[in-house]
Amino acid sequence: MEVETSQHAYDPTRYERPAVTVDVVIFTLINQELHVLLVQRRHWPFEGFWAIPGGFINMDESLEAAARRELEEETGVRDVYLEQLYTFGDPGRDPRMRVISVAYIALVRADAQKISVSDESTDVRWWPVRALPDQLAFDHEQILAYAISRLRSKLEYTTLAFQLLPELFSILELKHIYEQILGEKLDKGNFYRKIKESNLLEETNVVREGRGRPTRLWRFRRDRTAEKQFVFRWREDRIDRNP
Amino acid sequence: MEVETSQHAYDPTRYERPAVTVDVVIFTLINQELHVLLVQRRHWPFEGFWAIPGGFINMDESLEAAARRELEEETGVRDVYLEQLYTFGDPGRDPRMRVISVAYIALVRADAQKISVSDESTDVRWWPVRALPDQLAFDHEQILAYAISRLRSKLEYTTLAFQLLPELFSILELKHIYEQILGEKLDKGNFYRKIKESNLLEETNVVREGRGRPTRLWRFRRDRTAEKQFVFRWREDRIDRNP
DNA sequence: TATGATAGTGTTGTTTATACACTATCAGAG
DNA sequence: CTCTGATAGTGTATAAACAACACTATCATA
Repeated sequence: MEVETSQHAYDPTRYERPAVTVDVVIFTLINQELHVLLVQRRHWPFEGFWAIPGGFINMDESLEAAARRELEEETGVRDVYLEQLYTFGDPGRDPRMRVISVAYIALVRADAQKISVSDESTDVRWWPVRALPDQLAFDHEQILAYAISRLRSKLEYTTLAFQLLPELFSILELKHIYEQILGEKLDKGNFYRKIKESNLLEETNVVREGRGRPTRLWRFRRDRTAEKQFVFRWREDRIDRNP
Repeated sequence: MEVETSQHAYDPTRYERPAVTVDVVIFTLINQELHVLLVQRRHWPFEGFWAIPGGFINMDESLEAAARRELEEETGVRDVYLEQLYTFGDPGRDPRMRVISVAYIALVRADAQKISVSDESTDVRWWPVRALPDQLAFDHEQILAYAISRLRSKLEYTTLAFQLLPELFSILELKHIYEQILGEKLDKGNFYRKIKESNLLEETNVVREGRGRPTRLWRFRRDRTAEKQFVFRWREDRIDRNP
């Protein structure tokens, strides 16, 4: 609940309030590799350190709206997948004051991600998750590690991977994402079967020419209603636990 | 991150702050049935409605510490399983002011739960989850529904069920909990095998006499280190999603 | 026309899940 | 004393899912 579990009516002056921010861990795929957006801090504390983008919530917006606003400010991208990750609120995680951070995960499509963040900018950058900065500001290493772990585990039993792909893609590109995020090689044949049987994809007549046999492109079938859930694979060691 | 993603140093007066509370959904087993603890409100708003216990965080305690404090205030119980559920923060969810609520789930052992909450008390009560009050205060119906759904899904791939049982129990009591929470009958033979093979239980020489053949009691093996994770079953329709 | 690269299918053995029949041990009724 | 019902626990046949890997197909280019 809130407020007066005891007998007294609420007195707003009785409680000091922490600051509340929303941090958004933004993932995208660049050259088939998973990247995350970080910003470099310009002031004390953690000056010069890289940090997960975020900011204060406004009093009239929901947490998710705040996350979407933050996301758009950083990347200019709207209409992405967004999910609440966890709320971090240890005292002392920010030396200036008590800050409660509600962390979100965002997945940005590969074809939309170039829009706003240029490679030349020195204070906002996409980092490959396999080669992150040594140290991040605040407790952001912990947040980021948890975000990656959540992404991994959810990938296996949701259609989350499609959020990272462009509108049209080949099945082997999809397999590549799975391999990227899960960090292991998958069998081509079994992958084909599993995806095809899931009925998750819609065949298009678009074909991409390349070195070998032309590649048929597919699109994620969004119209399915009340369908069986897609489960790529169950892995007991990928259980989402609290950080 | 926090604070000044823009160029300006932080000015504490620039932002109005929401109130932050911690709500704890406390589950226990009474007569083999899953119950949840609710408190009845005595003041506006939602006077007379039942609500999930909770309260403001102190400025010097972590979120989890606040949840433990709240839990102890309500039940007098320490040393229980506690897990962060989700953070609810829509504007208008509390008519008095902007409140961000970090919700937690707590599992209280069956043998410890009688301690503090008496059945006669009119404003604090254990409610069976199968017969909850029609309406709850604030958005607490949503919070409770999500808590139950999370409990169901986690039961299947964690050892969470043991947190609800007393020190010693029979395998068929454990099966009963699974049936309670999952809401379906399980095969006796298959359940035995699965639990025994998991090596999760330690045989005791305690036996309980009853109507039929004496019942051997078991205890949860806490000493296992780096062992294989226990997965009771994978069910694709029990995926934990945001509320 | 050979080669390599991509696309896609078949086959088979192993593991896991499920359904359900079966045996075992005890208390109390008749 | 033995029958019945209640609890405890095991065996087993079948089906479904998974993993490994061999195989075929189509195209560009050397």
